Amino acid sequence: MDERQVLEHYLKERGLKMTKARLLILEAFLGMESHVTAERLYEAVHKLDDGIGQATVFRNIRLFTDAGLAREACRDDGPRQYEHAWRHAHHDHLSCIQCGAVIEFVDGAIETAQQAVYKKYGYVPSGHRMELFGLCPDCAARHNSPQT
Amino acid sequence: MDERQVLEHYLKERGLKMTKARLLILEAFLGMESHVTAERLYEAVHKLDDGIGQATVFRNIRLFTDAGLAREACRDDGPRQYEHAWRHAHHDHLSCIQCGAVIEFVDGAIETAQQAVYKKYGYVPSGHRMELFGLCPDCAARHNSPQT
DNA sequence: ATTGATATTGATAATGATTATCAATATACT
DNA sequence: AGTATATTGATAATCATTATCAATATCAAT
Repeated sequence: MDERQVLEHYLKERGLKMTKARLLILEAFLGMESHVTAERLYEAVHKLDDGIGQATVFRNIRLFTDAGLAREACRDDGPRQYEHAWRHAHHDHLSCIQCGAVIEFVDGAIETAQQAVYKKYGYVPSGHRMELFGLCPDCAARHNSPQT
Repeated sequence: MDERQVLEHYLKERGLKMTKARLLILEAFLGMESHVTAERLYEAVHKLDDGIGQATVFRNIRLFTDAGLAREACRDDGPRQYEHAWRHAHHDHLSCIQCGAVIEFVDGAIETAQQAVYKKYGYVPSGHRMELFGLCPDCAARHNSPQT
């Protein structure tokens, strides 16, 4: 089942309709790297069809999120960011506070420890969000041996 | 060194000034529980002195953050939330997606595992943010045995 | 294919949170 | 006290997002 089929299934299930705009936005989204803002997605869509409005992009990326095709990425501030969610496993983020580089990782020990926390407090897990901040190797090197 | 002294030191260090409003906002902030929005802080301040404007509260809670007295709490959406940071150790959050209850916790295993991730990618740690989502015991019980 | 009920769209206004602007005032050195 | 300047309150501006609404597109049933 590919993304388009997932969407069609989701739409049919609740009496919603497939449209040209909707499909175009989906394809644009799938063609972009992860961590896309609605604004950047709009720009990409606009290049393919300049008749599509901004509100429609906002509406649909949100719909994709409900349909399980997109997921809101952790953001410190600024506009909401979306990443691909269909057949893209859960992962956490490691971001450089200097240059903004982002590494996606999955760590078994962390996942295990999180389950233990859930159990300790009697919570039923439904998801989590984690972002580590730091200096990437390049920025750290530049930081320790400045040109001065 | 109490919070007020920390602030005074921070201000002097950079040629800033202590003011009546600033001190009042600090005291109001310290008197409130953690996870305060600027709006709620403004309401509290307004009760003590209705001459203090909203912008001033926004400006100062931000200043407190820079001074190390406050810290932005993880928020999923909505207005920014602040928590006490002076002599309040780092912790992570476990939130109920149903009722919004928040548990603050520190887990050694998670902290250790995070250090390992930093090392693996050669990053220099500077901080992190983690929020676990789930159903709290009460909500989970209600969920599993509905009144129906 | 035509119809009809209704979901969707684009344009734009509205919202909510936060920041910028600016003249008047308060503060802290001397 | 005098003076330079940081701060303030009021308000306008901004940014991301959502709501409104009349016109249009979609889809299931004919």
